[in-house]
Amino acid sequence: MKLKDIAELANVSIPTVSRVLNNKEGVSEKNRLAVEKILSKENFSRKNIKFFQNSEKTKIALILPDLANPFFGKIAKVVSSDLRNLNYQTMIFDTDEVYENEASIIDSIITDRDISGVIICIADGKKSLSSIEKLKDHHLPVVMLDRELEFYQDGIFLDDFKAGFLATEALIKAGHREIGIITTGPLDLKNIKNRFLGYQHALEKYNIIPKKEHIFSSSLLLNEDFSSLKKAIHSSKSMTGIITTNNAMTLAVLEYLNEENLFSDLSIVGIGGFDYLSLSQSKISYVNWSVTKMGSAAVDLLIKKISDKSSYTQKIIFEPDLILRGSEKII
Amino acid sequence: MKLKDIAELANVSIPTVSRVLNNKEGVSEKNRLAVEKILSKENFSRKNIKFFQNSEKTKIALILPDLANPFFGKIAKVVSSDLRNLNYQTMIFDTDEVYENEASIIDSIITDRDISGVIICIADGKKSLSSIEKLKDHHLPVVMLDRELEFYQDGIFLDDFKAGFLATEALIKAGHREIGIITTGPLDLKNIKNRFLGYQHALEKYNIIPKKEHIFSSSLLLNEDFSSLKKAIHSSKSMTGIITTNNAMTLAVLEYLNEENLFSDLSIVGIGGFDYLSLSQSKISYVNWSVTKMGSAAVDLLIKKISDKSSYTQKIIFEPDLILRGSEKII
DNA sequence: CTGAAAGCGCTAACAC
DNA sequence: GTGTTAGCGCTTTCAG
Repeated sequence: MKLKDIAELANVSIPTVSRVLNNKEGVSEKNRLAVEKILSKENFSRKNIKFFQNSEKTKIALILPDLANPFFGKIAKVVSSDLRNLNYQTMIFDTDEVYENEASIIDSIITDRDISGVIICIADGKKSLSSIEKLKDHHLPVVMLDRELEFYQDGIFLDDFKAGFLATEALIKAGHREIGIITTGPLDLKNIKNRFLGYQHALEKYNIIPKKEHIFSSSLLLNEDFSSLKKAIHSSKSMTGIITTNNAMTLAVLEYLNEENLFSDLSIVGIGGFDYLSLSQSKISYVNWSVTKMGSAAVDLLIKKISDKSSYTQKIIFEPDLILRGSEKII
Repeated sequence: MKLKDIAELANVSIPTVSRVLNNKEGVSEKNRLAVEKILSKENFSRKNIKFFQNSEKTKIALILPDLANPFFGKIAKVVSSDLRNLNYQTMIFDTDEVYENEASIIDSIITDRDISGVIICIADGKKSLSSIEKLKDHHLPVVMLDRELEFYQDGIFLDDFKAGFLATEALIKAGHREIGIITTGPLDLKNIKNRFLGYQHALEKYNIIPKKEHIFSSSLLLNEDFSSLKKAIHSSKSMTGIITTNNAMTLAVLEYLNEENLFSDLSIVGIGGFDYLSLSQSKISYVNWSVTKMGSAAVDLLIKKISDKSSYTQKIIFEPDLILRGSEKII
């Protein structure tokens, strides 16, 4: 599909199509709609340029916040592999959890325009809305993965509230009453926020009064300096159990317990399992879900959006499971 | 730099430059050399196309074999971050340790031609030579990282022989004489091969006769099924120590020891540390090196090659360190 | 083997 | 707002 074809189908001139594609001013609403109607049915890509047609494979961008975290590494793996089987090529980008980096990546995806679709795990629960909007403005199919926006969820997510609830309830059922939680400070990410709300709901349900001093804040990033978090936990002796809301935090707390040999003093239930948990002496319980299934679901949804570009949104929620391994018992 | 400029500098016509750039037939050796001489001094990129100039950032491809492995995840992270600071953008590709995937990625990098340089950790110690050659044929600066080819090493590597030697010597010095090693089967990758040679050299130096039944083979990939490896180790009771030649293997053996509660029966010295080792009850010793420094060095070298395209090769070798943590003692 | 000339798809300038 | 026209950088064709 080239500008000429689209122009003919929409009964407008080539420059008008160009203007719509580039979100430029000076197109009547009627013509803009006519062109967009064609665009939603047909696939347009810069591959039409003669000397680009050699490129056999359609490209998909996968935007992730932290490839050092094996959670995202696994996603990169399964998405690449699934797309490869469908004869697409995956380009992966790392935003380092910084919205500005994400914005710059998206700008270049748009201007270069040899990418036909985007799967994104957003860096910021608020600002990233404009990332998504920009992609949609430029007629690129987008699927969100794992992290959602307050007012826009089109993609594959986890039932984070349930995850927080299950983790907390597990500790309560084991007899704990003094239960802490580690979150990120500002709770900008809706999934961390929802895990926290699940925690609060569990406490409420079992008539436990939440304590401010049991709420800790930490980075989402692996390989950060967790010493202040460790110090904070150390000085809060009343807790008998703690919920960690992502795997970097789980790792930090496990390390702390290992260093100080405090495994019998504090029970952890993590949100998000990871392979390396099997190395730990303490068989901690955790709330788990299938990262690979989520990745595959994201690929399926994106392909559907690419082949049938009629605009619709779809929110698919995965349910987490509690993996009980016994260490959450009060000793 | 556009075709016109290059043509003027080389005293040829524009189509001739086009032919050289696309490795087409029908150019005299004299003209081809003249054009390539200019190309080696100047930077040519498809960004010259008017409607591509919006794209602010130069793009670099980073080709890695297994993003599920945090070793490569960390590399992806540091390379992205360093390049970002230099105002480049990093596109990451996962080959899944399969040469054919690598070849297809490289084909598209070449035909799309909006990428100005490549950092690659090759998938195959033999076949990947043609990957590198293809990139060089198309005038793309390439830096190899971590894995080398038999007859071509231009990039950043580890002294793998020393790594294998140090690991083995550590066990010998602790009193072990029955020392096994896990490698990949065919030893196609030179660095795994060199680690193995370091192992052999250490045995030889200390007058230990190597035993065939102490050599195990395994996958390099994390998240593989390691059950047959575990079974093989299980049935080889004479060993008191074992060398694991990458972190996936270390993880597999640690898991095995954890599952069977055999920590006191087998000492491990791993090649390649990873963060999650801190979770393990057994404080295993390992041979380590700075992944982040290697990544940064690769970026530095690539940038040098991009800005000064006179062709030269450079091999930078990082030295590994032995991290002794005491568990390699015979009990 | 070479380069002039024609052609590609796209964007930008400019009448209307 | 619109479509004509000119222009971009690149590739392909085609004489010589």
